[in-house]
Amino acid sequence: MRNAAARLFRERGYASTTMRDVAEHAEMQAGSIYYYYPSKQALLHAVLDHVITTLTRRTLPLLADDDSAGGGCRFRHRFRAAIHEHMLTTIEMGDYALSFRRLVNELPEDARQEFAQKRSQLDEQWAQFLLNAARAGEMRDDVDLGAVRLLLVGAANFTHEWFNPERGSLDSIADIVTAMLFDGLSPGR
Amino acid sequence: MRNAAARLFRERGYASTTMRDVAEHAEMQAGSIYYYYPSKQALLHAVLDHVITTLTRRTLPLLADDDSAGGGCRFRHRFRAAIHEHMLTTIEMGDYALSFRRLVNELPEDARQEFAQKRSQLDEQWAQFLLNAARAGEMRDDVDLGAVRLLLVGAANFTHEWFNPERGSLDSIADIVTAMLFDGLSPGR
DNA sequence: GTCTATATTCAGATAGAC
DNA sequence: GTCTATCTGAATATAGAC
Repeated sequence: MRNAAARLFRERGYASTTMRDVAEHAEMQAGSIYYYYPSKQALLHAVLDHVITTLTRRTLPLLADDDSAGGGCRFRHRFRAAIHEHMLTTIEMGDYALSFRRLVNELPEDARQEFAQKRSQLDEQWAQFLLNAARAGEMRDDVDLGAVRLLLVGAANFTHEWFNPERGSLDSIADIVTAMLFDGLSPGR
Repeated sequence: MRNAAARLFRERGYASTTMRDVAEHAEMQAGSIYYYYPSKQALLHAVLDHVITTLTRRTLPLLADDDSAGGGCRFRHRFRAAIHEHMLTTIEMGDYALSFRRLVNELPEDARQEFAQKRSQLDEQWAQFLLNAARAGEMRDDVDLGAVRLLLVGAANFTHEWFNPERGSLDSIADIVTAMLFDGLSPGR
């Protein structure tokens, strides 16, 4: 039922998705949904909560400091792994991820703030990661790392809208992002 | 009135913005809106059309081929100018840009396709630009340029959600994006 | 072109049987 | 837990005066 809601929210938006639509796709009657969710807003809330929670659970550990890796390219490898997981998660949860991006503002202020807070956990971990990379000398320290982070996460957040496994692997995209961050795409690098 | 709508659509989403809300912010009565727009959907359509049209009008010329520049860094400079204009436009039209990203799917299929077509004009120009850069030897030609384009546009499309002139200029962000594309951010480049 | 007042539609939510 | 039937409120949209 939550899956059906996520899909319809993504396809038709929030206003034009009715509880009857959701019920139909979940093979129920409209009234039955209210046994699980007290309102349409609560259903949306459940959809959005699911994706932000999953994304955080899967990505945080990869960003967290971990000395075991060692070696000169520690940050590069960790970056690649984390951004790959970030993209993979949003792609796998496509309906949820897109619903999140588009529909957070359909919820009242308190719910938005709740999600903003959950999201900031992840943001902070990314910020810390980049800061550590710069301190370790694996990244220039004369650039605004906040802007770098937001550009990277922005790019990654979009992938699920255009990624097509038939046109290229996710690995190759993670490679490109990593290359752009560290090396750039000029020839001979 | 259209400005008021864009702002409310961004702030509250589509479903929770009523025609009365829009009217109030436009200092009218709800009924009067229907003199200009036959429906709430038509009002949304006008908002979305405004931003995609403006963005195309402002960005396309900067991407278009132009031999007058000459010199070795032609593509680099043109890229920087175009991505700067793209970000500047979406920032200046923040309410509109965010409404577009979030609310396209609240419209029926035919309207979505209309916008998808307008958008693809711009996409194609970006694609052509990157292809020319690669052919001219200013960019590696062994990467998926389609993915590069989508990553870059994705990053740029997000800026208006977090850009804060008090924390750094848009010029510096355009510099970072340009540096990432061509040079990467490893030290000593 | 803008207003007031109102019609109409429709979707979210509820009650109560099973 | 799921159904049917229904209520109810709210918001889009309309009509007609000014």
